[in-house]
Amino acid sequence: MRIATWNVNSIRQRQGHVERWLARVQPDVLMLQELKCEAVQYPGAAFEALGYRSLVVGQKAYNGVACLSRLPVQDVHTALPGLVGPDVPQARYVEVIADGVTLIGIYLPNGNSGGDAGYQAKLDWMQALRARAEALLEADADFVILGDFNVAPTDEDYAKGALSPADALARPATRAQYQALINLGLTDAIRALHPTGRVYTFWDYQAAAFQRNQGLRIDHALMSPRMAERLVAAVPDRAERGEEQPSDHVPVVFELA
DNA sequence: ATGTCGGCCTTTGGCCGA
Repeated sequence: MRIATWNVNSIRQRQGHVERWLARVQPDVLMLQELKCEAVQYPGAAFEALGYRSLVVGQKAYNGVACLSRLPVQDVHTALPGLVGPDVPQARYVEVIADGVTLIGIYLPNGNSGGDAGYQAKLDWMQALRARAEALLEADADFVILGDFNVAPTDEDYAKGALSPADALARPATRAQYQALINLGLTDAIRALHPTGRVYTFWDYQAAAFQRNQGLRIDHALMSPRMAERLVAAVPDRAERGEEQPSDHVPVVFELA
């Protein structure tokens, strides 16, 4: 099974990139983030022509996630169970079962806007995600949570100067929540196969960040124990950042035996 | 050196979010 995640920073701007990438890489399932449009504006027919059905959770201007699959999917959720409060309508979560595996695509709140309340909403979201993971573990489900976590888990996960230590992507409370997810028994797929070193998935558009490799590792896959045993590859597709008019994130591909 | 994008409205430029 080949699964992938990609924050495309507007699907309308990146439709051609996604079409070319699907044809080349042919994942079974691709989770997209930051569609930045409502479902009615989503170019689903173009992806269907390539063999991919889309499950779209859209929102005007902001957020928006989709699950593209060439496998049949069932038991769909389009919101994070258990989340309450003003952010519930935000389009940040899609969950399906494909080939017996629960696949969860997320666009976790950035947390740098909206002041203290905005940051707290990020932590609350992470808490609700952990509760969902606990419920799936309790049910002995096989699952993978993948997407744009907006978390740089350690100091090795961003280039010097690419983030302020006070940034919501790297604050101690953010990292503690991420570690609490790991501590449930989940495996950070990239670090399982690449335990040290610079493995980035995002480079800012500003200040020639890609050319200087001033990147971040913020797009992740967390795998339940049996899925982690099947893991054979976890690779950010850096070449995509060098394309014309790229997203600021690259696709990340995970291979399961 | 607050330097780039994308989307939206306040709409041909400014604002927010990232």
